[in-house]
Amino acid sequence: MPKDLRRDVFQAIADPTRRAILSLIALQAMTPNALAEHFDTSRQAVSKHIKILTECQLVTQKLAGREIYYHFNAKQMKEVDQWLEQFRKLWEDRFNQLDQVLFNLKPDDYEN
Amino acid sequence: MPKDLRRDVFQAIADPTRRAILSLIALQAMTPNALAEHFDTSRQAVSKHIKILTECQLVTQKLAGREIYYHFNAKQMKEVDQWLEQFRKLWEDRFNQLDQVLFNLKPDDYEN
DNA sequence: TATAAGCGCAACTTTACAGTTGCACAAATT
DNA sequence: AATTTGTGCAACTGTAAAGTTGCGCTTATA
Repeated sequence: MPKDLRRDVFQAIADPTRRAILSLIALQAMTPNALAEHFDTSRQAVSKHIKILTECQLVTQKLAGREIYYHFNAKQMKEVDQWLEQFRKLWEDRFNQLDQVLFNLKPDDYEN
Repeated sequence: MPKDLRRDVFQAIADPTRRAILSLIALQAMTPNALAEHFDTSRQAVSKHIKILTECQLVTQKLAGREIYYHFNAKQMKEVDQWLEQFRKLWEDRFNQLDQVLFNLKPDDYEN
């Protein structure tokens, strides 16, 4: 139960549509209409996703006449990267652990 | 609107309690009761989180008598790491872009 | 100036989900 | 054998969230 509004990066990237939006605008800034064409949802639905992405500053806006171009802000993604840091050693060490298991099973192989 | 059950890693780590659970059991495997003592929620609530984490294989179980030890499986976290890959260049290039902006503002500084 | 295009916002619906309480069951403990 | 302990599961509640439709505002275009 979210006691307060969870507008953090982790919640933002939880939705697959939002992840796709980020991948798209990371390549090129786009308007909501252009974005909506890539999905099977309405423009308003895309705008809602954009709003959530904007609230955690993963996306910034740039007005051009009556069009609004949404830009990707990679900086905020660092938070996820930093959180992953504590686990990197673990999935890297998996090979070492496997190595150790193999050594315990038949250490002779390691003498060849 | 989730049309199907979204039991992927991204949805799993969206919840702050689940992220904390993962950080805890990454250091040491724990039972649900032991985990619940770290949070302001019931054991059953923790079990629900564990269930979600188990469904996307971020957590594995190991029975020891009537106790169940939950282990962290770092391998599944690679999916997040790989998704981040497409953005790493962008936040690294930010310094280059900033450099370009500064150059456009006052290129004289670059001649000193 | 009238009209079309591009947006955001508000209201509403449906579903997922985080939490609770209660209960049943198996394994230790007495 | 009775009791305590550790756990999962089911039922229920409240809230967030994803989607829709309709509307109004602003900016181009005819």
